[in-house]
Order: sequence, then C-alpha cells, then structure tokens
Amino acid sequence: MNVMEHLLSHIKNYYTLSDEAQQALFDCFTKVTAFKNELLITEGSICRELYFLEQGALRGFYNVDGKEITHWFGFENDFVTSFHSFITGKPAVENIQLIENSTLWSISKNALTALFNQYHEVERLVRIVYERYYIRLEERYVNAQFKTAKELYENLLKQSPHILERVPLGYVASYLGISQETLSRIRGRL
Amino acid sequence: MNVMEHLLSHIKNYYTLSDEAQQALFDCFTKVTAFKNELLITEGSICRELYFLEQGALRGFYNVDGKEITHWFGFENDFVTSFHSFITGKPAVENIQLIENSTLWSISKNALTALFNQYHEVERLVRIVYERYYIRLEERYVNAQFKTAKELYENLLKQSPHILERVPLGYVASYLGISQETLSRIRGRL
DNA sequence: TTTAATTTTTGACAAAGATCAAAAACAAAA
DNA sequence: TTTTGTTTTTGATCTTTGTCAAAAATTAAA
Repeated sequence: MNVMEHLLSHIKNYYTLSDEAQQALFDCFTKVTAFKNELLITEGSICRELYFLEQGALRGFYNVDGKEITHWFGFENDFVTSFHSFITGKPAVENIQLIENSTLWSISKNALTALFNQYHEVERLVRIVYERYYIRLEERYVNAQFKTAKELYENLLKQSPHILERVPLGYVASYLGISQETLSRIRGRL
Repeated sequence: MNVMEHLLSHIKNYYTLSDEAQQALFDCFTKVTAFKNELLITEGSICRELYFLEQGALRGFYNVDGKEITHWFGFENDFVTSFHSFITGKPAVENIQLIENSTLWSISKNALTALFNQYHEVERLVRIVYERYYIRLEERYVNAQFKTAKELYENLLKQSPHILERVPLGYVASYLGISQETLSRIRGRL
C-alpha cells in the first residue's frame, strides 16, 4: 500500500470522499519527517498546520511552574496539531514533541480552508473528525474525573497498552495526572 | 428581540448564514419547556435531539457506584445534548437534568442531517461549533489535570461566577472533581 | 409562623497521593 | 566490557483531600 492509499484508507473510517476530492485533498499534503525529542510545535508560535501521523509517536505538553504536563499522545493515524492555536490563530500554549522518529503529512490551514470552499464533502469529513475527537476527549475527561490512580492505570493498560510500551513512564504519569513515583508503585503491586 | 432573532443572533457568533439557510434552519427547531429537576435525557435511551438553551440551567451527570458525577453545566445560549449518543446513535451513558425551569429549542438529528445536504453553510456552522466546543473542553481538561482543589474553585469563581450563583454546591463540587466537604472548607477560608 | 426537608458547614479521623532523597536498573556510548 | 547518563523504583515523611457523622443554616411547605 502506498502512502496516498494509507492516508486515504484511514480517512475512509470517517467519511468516503469522491475521487476528485480525494485527489485534491491529497495534493495539499506535504511529507514531513521529524526526529525523536524534536519539537514539532513550540508554545508561543502560531500553528497553521494540521498533521496526519503516518508512523511514529509524539506528545503534547504544557509547561506549568517549570514542570511539563503531558496531556495527550499521538500515534499512527492520528490527526495532530495544537488545536487551540490552529483553530483560533492565536499563539500555541502547548508544545508538541516527538517521542519517536516519525513520518507525518502536513496540510496548511489556508489550503484546508480553500478545500472547504471547493468541496462540501471535505468540510463534512472534517466535521465528522471533530465529532469523533470531541467524544473521545469527553470520555477521557469523565474518566479522569472520578477514577483513582490505580483504576486509571489499569484502564490504560487495558485500553491502550501500546502507550505503556512506547512511552517513558514519566510522561505516562503526567498524562494520567499522577506522580511518577505513584505510578511506579501501582505497577509494582499488580 | 423575538425568539428567532435570539437564536440566530447567537449563531452569528459562530458563522453568518444566508437568509435562506437561516430560515430553513429555524423552521427545523421546536420549542421545548422543561421544569426544574426533570430529566431531559436519561441514560440508556438514544438521544436524537440537539438543544439550544434559550433560558435556564441544566447539568449533565453520570451515575457511578450509586453516586452522581456532574461533568458539565449548560446555561443560556449553550448547545446541549448527550453528544456521545447524538453523534454515535448509541444509548446515552449520561443524564441531563434541569437545574432551573428552562426554555429550549430542539432540532432532530435527521432534520440537521437533511440541512447539511441542502446547505453546505449549515454544515460549516456546525463544524465551527464543534471546533469551539472542542477547544473549550480541552481547556477544562488540562485545567483539571494539574490544579489543586483550591485553584479550581478560585478559577471557577473568576471565570464563571454565574455557576456558583445558580447551582447547588454539591453539583459544583462534583463538577470540580472534589468532595462537597472540601469545597465547603475552601470557601470558608477565603 | 411553626414544622419539615434540604443544603451547607464543621469536626475527627483515615486514606491516597505528593514530595524529597537515594538506590537500583537499564541503556547507550566509549 | 567499563563508564556515563537516563529512567525507574523504593523508603520515609508530609499534605491534601476523602469519609462519616452530626450540627447549623437555609429553604420550602403546612
């Protein structure tokens, strides 16, 4: 399967585009390679690109009182960006950093906006992507609200074991909203 | 200002529709009145309606181990529904309950889908609403992740004092992810 | 009003998790 | 291999918040 097919077959999980719109969409994407620990997006800068992560892993994090708070991870087939900055056009408040060497596809906000005007169906696709991302975030939020540290870990182990396999524990702890020591202890007595 | 103008002027905060699309959209809305403590949506049932809250207040909550976990509030000019159920068509896992007697406007998912097909611009409007709702949720999520109970309360007091004025403390505590007693103590020593 | 019901606050104690510091384990490079 | 750097674990202690129970305050109803 070539790269175009890869991206397009994933998009079909959301909505099936006409051949013409598919082609137009694909023409707007540029390949990007980025390396472990590199920052894809830095707080303070305006993020005008949406990325599709073909291969690799990365994280979004905030700097709060000198500490890094990881709040999400991205893996294969995720759309990633600093949504706040991308949507509002304001400077990003978060950083996005590579956890592994990765291959991404990038589309600019301008190009995407132009596509919306040309192809209703592309806007529909994006509307559906937002719907799904919204409920995914909602789920995580509610989960975090009333679960204990142990339950959060067990949940993660069950739902997204790949995260634990590919991501340093320190990041995972902060992602779960607990200290690294607590996470380590939970792992110890399971 | 009559009711149609109220709804439409609010929608303009997101995207300005043509007169024709405005009219078509408005024709799909039905007025709903609901009373304090009533359940607008009950877990287990499928929610096929999206509501615009014209006047009043309500909350979304989950039942977990016999406890009610409030995870959001809705006030004037909010679009509300069980998004998970509305989007996926699966049974709702949450309940939506009136906190005050309220006036809402309801549109069915079928009607909205039909409008999407007829008017690209309506789908654009909804895409933009989702964008905004997504980043609003993201903000709340990150906030909850690294703030202490006291900071969360002070934040709420500053950002959304209306919540504290209109909502019983027990609901607010659960919304902040802390116990009612802790919230009461925080308020005491400020 | 007086009574009843509900909501909020207070107190005492328990538990979960955070923090600081150091040791151990692991990985990468020389 | 040894050395060096990084990540993870362990131990001791401190804080924050939760829980249970009862009192006080507030609101609604009779």
